[in-house]
Amino acid sequence: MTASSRREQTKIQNRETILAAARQVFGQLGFAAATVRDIIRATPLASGTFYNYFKSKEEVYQALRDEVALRVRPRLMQARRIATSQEEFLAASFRAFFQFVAENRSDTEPVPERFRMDSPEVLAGFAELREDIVAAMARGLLPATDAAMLGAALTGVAFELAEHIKAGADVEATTEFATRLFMGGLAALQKLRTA
Amino acid sequence: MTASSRREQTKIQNRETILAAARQVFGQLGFAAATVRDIIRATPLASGTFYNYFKSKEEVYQALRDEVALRVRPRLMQARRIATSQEEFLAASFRAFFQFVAENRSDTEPVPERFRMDSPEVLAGFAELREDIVAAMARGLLPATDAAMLGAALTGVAFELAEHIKAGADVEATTEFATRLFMGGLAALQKLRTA
Amino acid sequence: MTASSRREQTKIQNRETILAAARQVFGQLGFAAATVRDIIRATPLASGTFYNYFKSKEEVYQALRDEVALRVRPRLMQARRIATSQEEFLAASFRAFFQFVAENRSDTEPVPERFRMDSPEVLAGFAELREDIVAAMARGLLPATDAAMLGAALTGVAFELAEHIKAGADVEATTEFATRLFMGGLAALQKLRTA
Amino acid sequence: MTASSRREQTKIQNRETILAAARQVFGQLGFAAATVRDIIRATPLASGTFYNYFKSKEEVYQALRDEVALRVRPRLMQARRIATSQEEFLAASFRAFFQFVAENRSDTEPVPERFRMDSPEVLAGFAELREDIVAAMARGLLPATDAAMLGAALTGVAFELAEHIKAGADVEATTEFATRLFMGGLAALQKLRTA
DNA sequence: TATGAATGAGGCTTCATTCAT
DNA sequence: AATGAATGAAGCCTCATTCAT
Repeated sequence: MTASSRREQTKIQNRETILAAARQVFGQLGFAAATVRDIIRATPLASGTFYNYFKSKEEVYQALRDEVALRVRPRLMQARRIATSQEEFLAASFRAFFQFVAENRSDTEPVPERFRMDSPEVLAGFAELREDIVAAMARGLLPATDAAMLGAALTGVAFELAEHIKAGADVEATTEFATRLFMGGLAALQKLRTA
Repeated sequence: MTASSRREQTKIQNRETILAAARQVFGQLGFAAATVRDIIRATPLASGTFYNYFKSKEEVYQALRDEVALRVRPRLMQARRIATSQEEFLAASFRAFFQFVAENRSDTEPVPERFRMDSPEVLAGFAELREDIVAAMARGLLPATDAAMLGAALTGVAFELAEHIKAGADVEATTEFATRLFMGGLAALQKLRTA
Repeated sequence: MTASSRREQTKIQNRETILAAARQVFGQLGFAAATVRDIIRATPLASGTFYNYFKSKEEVYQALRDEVALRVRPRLMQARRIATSQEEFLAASFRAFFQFVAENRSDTEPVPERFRMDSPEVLAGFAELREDIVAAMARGLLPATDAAMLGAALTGVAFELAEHIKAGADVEATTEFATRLFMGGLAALQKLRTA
Repeated sequence: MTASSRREQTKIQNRETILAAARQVFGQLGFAAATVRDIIRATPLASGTFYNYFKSKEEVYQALRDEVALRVRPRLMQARRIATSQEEFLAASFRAFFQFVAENRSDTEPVPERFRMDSPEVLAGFAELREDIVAAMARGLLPATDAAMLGAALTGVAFELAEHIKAGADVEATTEFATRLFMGGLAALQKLRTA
């Protein structure tokens, strides 16, 4: 291992240290109340060091959201890609999301506020969902209905039930509920269209 | 008009002035970035006067949220109370909510973040919804299914579609979509239960 | 009782109300921490009313000190005037002072700081003491020694032992201790002079 | 001089700068009227820097008192320790104290209020005095009498005569007066005991 | 690159005081 | 004379950020 690569290791580690501290601090105080000082204090690093990695509280927050999105998106994409039926498409998506939330319960335990949905990565995740819905409609997996509204409805239900998961609800039962709801709902929306 | 009523008039007016300024400032900057100074500066009042009415940024923010909740809740309650069928229950609720959002579009135009859901008034609104769902289930208006999950699903869909309304979507079309989704969804959930 | 005299009654009462509140507030918080607001809040009166009676925190504080001095001074003067021997002069002075402190114990119970000694009334009280010492020396009641230093010593012992009285010490025992101390001390100082 | 010692030098210097400014400001305005801003303004430092050294006005004030106490206490202890007679014990103590006051006259020139006696360091100094009195009584240097009252009397006389020293009085003459007073006083108190 | 003290703008809030009622 | 809301100066303090080491 060369000197420079060891340095790069340290850099990556420091970045992770800061992100971990930020995760904890935002989780406990919420974005509004948290300060860069709080994050630094939850770290063995010096205040100046923070600015070698992030420009501001906003930037580290966004990095955190992006990181989350980057971890969920592949899972969701994978789940949707292997689906061969509407039920699989829905169930696999919800299950993947709820499982992720369950695994990361401790991160956000006190949850004083919702994650904001406006980071580029998160928005990309939603765009992805929309595209996949349109694609699924095209190949007959989902009935043809308003893709934007359907995306919103899926998102809303997923995030709201995620709160139940955070509070300890069972992943499978919640997945089944959501899947069943949309199975029936899509059937009804299809009839409307056809009629 | 008595002397005392003139004074009280001024007090009510000042409170409204501050609330209006807060509405504007929070709408433009979001809760995190907004400061009490920003609110005061958007007002002809002196800095100290703010503290005759509200103890902090948090308090005026909560007052704002409560005010919103107080305006929506009666409408939603009314909508649910007069419902004689499942479809009416759902359609009237969504319509009332979307209409309210449409009417107040300008309040929150730039929407940098969602309203937080943790004020007492808002929580009371959700408790109300839950109770009404249970009651509707009891009188056979809604099928017997998990009331907590159903409440969450309704809430999630309503808030997420509300973003569409804010962006200019049609109230009736959105209401119909949501209603249809839950009509079908509930039918499917009922079958599951019965099976 | 005429209307005007009733008014004057109220004025005197209000003044007393404010002074009583000030006594309590200064006793609990000390002069530095106490505010005019605190005094008003300990009163049924309105904030503006305070300014009909006193110009500032300083003024009401000084009024309080003067009031104390006005209550002690006659007692001390009386004690000194009737003294026919050195022992009587000392014992009566200390006893009068310690008794006053004991009677007003509750006023200043938490005593976070000493009373300042610079109000005109208090200074007048000390001037009086000095004069009486000089007079007593002249008529042979006290030995001829440095009157300024003797006054200071008497004052210091009196105020320091007053703390013991406030803490519950016995008036007679304390009086006897102080008297004996100065009886012996004056004898020694006299010898020095004479030698 | 290493890099770290240069920094530490600056820190020590800044602390001294602030303490010097505080000494001046408290001396001129008194504790109540002085503000942190006043202290900062009497300094070339920035407002925030103050808070790197002291948490509040109270803290810097206490640091000042402690500093004084820390300078006097060793002198007084030394004076009492080397005493082999009652007269030496008293004279050396008073002389040490009055000399210290004389040397630091300029610090407190305008003296708008007494030093408060409630800092841990000052209280420790009084506890020390009490212990030394008890010890001196045990080894027969001082007659057995009430140690608490005697401590109070010594303290009261010392502080009150210190005002004379501040005003320019002679250290030796004042020391002699006080010593003589207590020599005679203690003899009288002893007789009382024995009788 | 890491450090952490210094900076000073600007946050929140309280205060003494005024003044219309 | 009494009231109490309005005022805005000024207090205290924290903050993000810089920069010498």
